[in-house]
Amino acid sequence: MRLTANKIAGILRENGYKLTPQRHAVLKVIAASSDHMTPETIYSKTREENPDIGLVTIYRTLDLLNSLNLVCRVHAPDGCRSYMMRRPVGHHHHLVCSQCGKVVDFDGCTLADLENRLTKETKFDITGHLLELYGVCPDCRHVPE
Amino acid sequence: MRLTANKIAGILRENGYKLTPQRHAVLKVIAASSDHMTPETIYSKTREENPDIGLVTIYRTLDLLNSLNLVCRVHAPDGCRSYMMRRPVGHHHHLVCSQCGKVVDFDGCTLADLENRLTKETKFDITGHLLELYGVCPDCRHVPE
DNA sequence: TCACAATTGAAAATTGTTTTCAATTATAAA
DNA sequence: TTTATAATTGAAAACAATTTTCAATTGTGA
Repeated sequence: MRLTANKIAGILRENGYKLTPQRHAVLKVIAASSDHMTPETIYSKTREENPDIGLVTIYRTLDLLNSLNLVCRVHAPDGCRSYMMRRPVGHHHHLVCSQCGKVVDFDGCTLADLENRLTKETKFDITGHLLELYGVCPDCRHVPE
Repeated sequence: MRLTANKIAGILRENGYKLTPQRHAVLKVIAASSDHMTPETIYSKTREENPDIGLVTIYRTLDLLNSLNLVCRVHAPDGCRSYMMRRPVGHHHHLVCSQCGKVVDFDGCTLADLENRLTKETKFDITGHLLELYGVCPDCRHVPE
């Protein structure tokens, strides 16, 4: 089940934030894409329909949405600050195409065993992890040049 | 088995790079720490003994050591560009203490099954992954304030 | 309608990183 | 040894990404 821009609008309000036209515009852009996008990309896409929005607002909106767990931050090998819609509600990870940027979500990450083992071995209190898989998607593989 | 600064010096030479005093100083700093460090931290630590080294040289040296797989790049939740000595030679990951930055290496990451499954499901050609675990180390846990 | 708080955009400031370039250093050839 | 050549360096400038500041605007509840 996916979060639509409208549902997110409600969540925003529930948390005491206003759904301004700017935020709505940013949400629409993120929701419309299946790829992860940098703040700069989100900025220029949003400006296509809302030419008056400022880059600062993009940054502020992304921080807000991220703090509410409404968008995901994607760590790509080149840049650590790309965003996309959080699609599954729960814990999940991304498989990112290195060529076109397409992202496939997956869950069932098998780290629980690993974390248990390491907790025993290291006495660390393990609080989280960062896992991203990289590869080349079928579309990009079939068009070599 | 760990790579010492001296062994790395040899590897550098084998690959056609000179072991300059500056590079040696950077290596010493990285080898002496069990934590990951940002370029800025490495810079100031190196300057304690080599006050004339420039920040540019730090960046260049880090790029070089990284391209030779002599240091690891650590992706922490706050910053994506920290470096530490590559200790195990092979494939491995990091368990990073969120409070003091200490890093424990581990291998035996159980991603092969996951990757096989996803290869079948998504037809992606999976080429790599980014995995870092975060937690609080025993030392930091025992000293609450 | 009024007052207040949240939000915005522009500009400036800050931070992190890379490029440029002339000077220095090391290495190999004569 | 000298000499030529290539690699390396540091300073400064350039560049890019992000954050801060602040006055103006907007929306909301009294």
